[in-house]
Amino acid sequence: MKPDFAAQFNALGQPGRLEIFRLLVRAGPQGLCVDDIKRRVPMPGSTLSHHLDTLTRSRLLSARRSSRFIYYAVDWENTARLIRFLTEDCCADLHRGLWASGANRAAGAPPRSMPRERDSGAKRER
Amino acid sequence: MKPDFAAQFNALGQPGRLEIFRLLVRAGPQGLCVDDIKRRVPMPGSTLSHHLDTLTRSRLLSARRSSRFIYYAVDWENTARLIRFLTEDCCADLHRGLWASGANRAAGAPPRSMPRERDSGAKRER
DNA sequence: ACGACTATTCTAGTATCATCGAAATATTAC
DNA sequence: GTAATATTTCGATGATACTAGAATAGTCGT
Repeated sequence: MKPDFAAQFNALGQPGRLEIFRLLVRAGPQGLCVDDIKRRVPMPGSTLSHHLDTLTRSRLLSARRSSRFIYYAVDWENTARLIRFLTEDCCADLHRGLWASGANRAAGAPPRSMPRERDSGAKRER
Repeated sequence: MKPDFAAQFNALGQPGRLEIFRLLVRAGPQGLCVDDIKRRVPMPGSTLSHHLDTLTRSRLLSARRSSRFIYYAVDWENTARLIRFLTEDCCADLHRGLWASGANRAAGAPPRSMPRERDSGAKRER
């Protein structure tokens, strides 16, 4: 049961879904039922359902039925795994010395010019 | 210059791009030029260029030109910010007691059944 | 200036995704 | 069983994303 990190990032990579996820993080282990979520993150039920499905299939959420309601809650285990994946792939290697002290940036040759304006958020009008 | 976390997750939410990002994490602050990346993550130049653009526009990478080569490297500042966003939205609140021991919010009734098989990775064939 | 090299942009085809109303399913209450 | 409530699934549409070959642009060596 290998987690698909790309799918998990992808699930969080949509504003609506990220908001839902954040809401459920704040909601705690009990989670919220769909109707409660819908009240807080207004969107049509079918749209919400699709987003919940995406988040659940990527295992960032889990669903639990309680009488008429279905409660969605953060799947802490897999969420923690995702965080670990991200931090260990970055911080860890960094602390391991690959990104050694001080010189974090610019070690190559002097910059000259750039693609177009790739590192700025600027629009491209030509 | 507010970072768009959803866009950053989205950038990592594609297998090819995630692989490129991980490669560059391992490459350290110096980064790698496009040709080196292409050699390690085989894909057509135009495809690679688009992925690098997506990652750069979301500010997970930065680009720096050195003579004929353009070196892409992890934008540590923004990457760290993303990690912090994820951890603080989850772990932090959790440790802060929101997810405190035991019940946090109105306990529901005993579970009965579920949507279809949303929390399992199972295929849906019908 | 020319040619080789590096990388991006153009253009286009295909595929996947987001959205949402309507219909269907599941559960409880009467 | 019927009604009421909660949520999902269907179906359709428009938008966006991925992919990649071909054309273009920046840089260096001669």
